[in-house]
Amino acid sequence: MAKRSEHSPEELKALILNAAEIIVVEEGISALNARRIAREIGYTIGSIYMVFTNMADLILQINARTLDKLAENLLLVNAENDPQFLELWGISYLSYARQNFNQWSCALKYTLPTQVGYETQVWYKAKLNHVFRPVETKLTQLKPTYTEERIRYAARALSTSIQGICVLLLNKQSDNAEIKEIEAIITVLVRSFLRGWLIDTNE
Amino acid sequence: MAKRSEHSPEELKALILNAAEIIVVEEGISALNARRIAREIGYTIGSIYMVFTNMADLILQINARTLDKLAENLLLVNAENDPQFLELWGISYLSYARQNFNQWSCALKYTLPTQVGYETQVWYKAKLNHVFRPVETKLTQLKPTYTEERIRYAARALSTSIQGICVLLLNKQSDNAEIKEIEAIITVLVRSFLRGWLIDTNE
DNA sequence: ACCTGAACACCGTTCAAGT
DNA sequence: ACCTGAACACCGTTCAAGT
Repeated sequence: MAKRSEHSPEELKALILNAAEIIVVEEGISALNARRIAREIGYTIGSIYMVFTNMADLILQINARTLDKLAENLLLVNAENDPQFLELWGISYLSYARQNFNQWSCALKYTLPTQVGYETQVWYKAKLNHVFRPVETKLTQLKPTYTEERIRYAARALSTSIQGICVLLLNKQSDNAEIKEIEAIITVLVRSFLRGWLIDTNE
Repeated sequence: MAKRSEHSPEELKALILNAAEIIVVEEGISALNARRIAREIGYTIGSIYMVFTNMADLILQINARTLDKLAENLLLVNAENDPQFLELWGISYLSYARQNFNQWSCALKYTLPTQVGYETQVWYKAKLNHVFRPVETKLTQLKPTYTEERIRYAARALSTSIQGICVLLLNKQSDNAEIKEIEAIITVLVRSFLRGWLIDTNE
């Protein structure tokens, strides 16, 4: 057998990526494997390696999409002049993470420790920064007189903290009561942090 | 072959656990597998399943030890009356995580999503609480008039944030410059949070 | 009773062979 | 040129068989 050419390399890539994403969304990253993807798109296992260097590469590209969607979704927090914007942003992050748990946790747990090239590391970090951009923008708006470095550090502290709370406290089984607790924890964090950070100090 | 009985089940268990821990410490969780452990202790692969139900069980027990050591180490932050105690605690957490990176990251990334029984989940959470106990104690000392619930939420917010910052920003390749940055981020977080949290409000 | 190790059912990845 | 799928080198786990 062979010689099908029913799809261009780009189409094949998209076919694989879509099938893989559906598996991750519906059953989680642990259900994903090359043979399963091949079966689902009607190709054999070897064809995956025609368009991806390996499974890690494929997962990285799924995660890239996930980060893009996360960033896009968080831009919908339309309350830029609300004093509680950052609290709302944190709660929105949690909400998105919960509703897209399998995909979200895959993106956060499956690429940070992996051995990837420097180029892709930079590229991936840029996507993460995009997710956190609204936090930095808001802090700049709140304290335009602070130095750029000071803003950047505070933005990273706050963003990573919110994300960390979600990574460490949210899981697949979290029920509504647990979500309420995590929301309260995010609220306490953001509110106290901001109140303290907004006080000018000489240091 | 067979019938050696050179070691009691308890001794065998300890033998396996020690060998496994050394592999994780020196080469990381990805280098750990049943055949390797068996080879290293001079038993065959089947014997591991005499004293552990499976590899996930074995890893869970390594992680339990790791959390105990982490908690113990963080008790050494001997500055309970220092107003900067919580900043020091955060920096100490980072320092321990860095110096025991393979073991620490294994404990934080390899058990939260795993499917484990309810009993072990409770038991594991208790160990985590033990790690964070000094934070809660310090907050109680700072604001003895706050309700228990308010203290507990703030303690969880602060602890998880510090841990989250480490999980998301620390990696195996972090050099001294990066560590300095993460220290600065932890400091900003703790200092701002505390300053804001210590202001009494009516809510 | 304790321990073995072949066997099973999976993986990811490769590459000579087919059309 | 595109695609196949057997083959390889790994996994975790089991369990009949040995002493």
